[in-house]
Amino acid sequence: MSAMLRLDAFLPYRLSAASNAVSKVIASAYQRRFNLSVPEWRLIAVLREVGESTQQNLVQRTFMDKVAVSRAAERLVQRALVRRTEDESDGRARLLSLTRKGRTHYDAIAPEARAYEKRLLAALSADEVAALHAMLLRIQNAATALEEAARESNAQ
Amino acid sequence: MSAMLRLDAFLPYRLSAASNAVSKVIASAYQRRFNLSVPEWRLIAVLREVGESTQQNLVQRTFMDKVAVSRAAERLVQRALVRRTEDESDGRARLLSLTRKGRTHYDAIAPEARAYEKRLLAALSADEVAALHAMLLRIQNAATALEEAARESNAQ
DNA sequence: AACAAATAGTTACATTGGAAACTATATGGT
DNA sequence: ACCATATAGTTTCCAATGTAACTATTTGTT
Repeated sequence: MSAMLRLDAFLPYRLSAASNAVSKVIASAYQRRFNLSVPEWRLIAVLREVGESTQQNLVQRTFMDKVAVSRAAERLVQRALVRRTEDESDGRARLLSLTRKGRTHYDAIAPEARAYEKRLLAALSADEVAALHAMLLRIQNAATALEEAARESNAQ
Repeated sequence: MSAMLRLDAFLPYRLSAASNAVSKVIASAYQRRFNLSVPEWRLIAVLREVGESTQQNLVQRTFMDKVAVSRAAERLVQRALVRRTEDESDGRARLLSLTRKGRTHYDAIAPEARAYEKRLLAALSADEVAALHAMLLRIQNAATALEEAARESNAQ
């Protein structure tokens, strides 16, 4: 019995279970209320923050895949929430930014998003929340470091 | 600017980013080393714990969908890691349990799984880990409660 | 006993998400 | 200046995952 591992005390499982439960409720709220997918909402949130950005930059900031960014961007452009322009200094790149309509959308969504977050975190103190965020970041970094290591030992 | 929300300080995003990073590295390890998907590994872990179980019971314990359980079970039966028998007391149900081969597999995987967990949590103290687990559980519960509430207000 | 409603599990269909291949442009070395 | 290599983004293809519909069996109500 040396090897016993309880699934529900196993970090990757706990993390995935919590994340799935949260994603599910959040995603369905965005869908129902604003007809936005989570990736779409993420682009809007970052664009509101940074103003104007290449897709590549959005990839880095959101940790989303470039394909996901491309698809979300396309849909947002179609819905006129985002404007896509040429990048003068690099012919391959496209610059994305929110339209007025996109900003209005953001302004409607953000308070609701925060209200959801508040309800999810209702059982935690401010200190706990801060500690949680820091731990999640450290774990994410450890995971990406592990991944790099695995990749290298594979490529060798 | 009242509405500003920084994506990277937003819990659902932090959680999903951490969970994705961890899942990715874990899933590829299971795949490469044991040719198992995460759902398959979860069934094995729970079956090792409980010995024998209906699929329905596995659904409750893993929070996986019954379709996911059905599919993972099928594949494990094909690979002779799991045995599926009729339930005498309920003609609809199937009882799953590990074969000897399944137990052997488990015994090979569990230490590696724990080693991964250890590396992911290397930056955290034991107290922090305990706090993290507790918080993740509370958040998961809050999310499922929110979901129920949403469902009811929809059905009304 | 008979039938409506619920439950275990499977099958079929649609959606999502990721990897690989591809196009276009840029960069660095010779 | 030229070519090999790298990068931004898109398209194509495929595997994973969820939803809805279905089958078989059970349970509860009359």
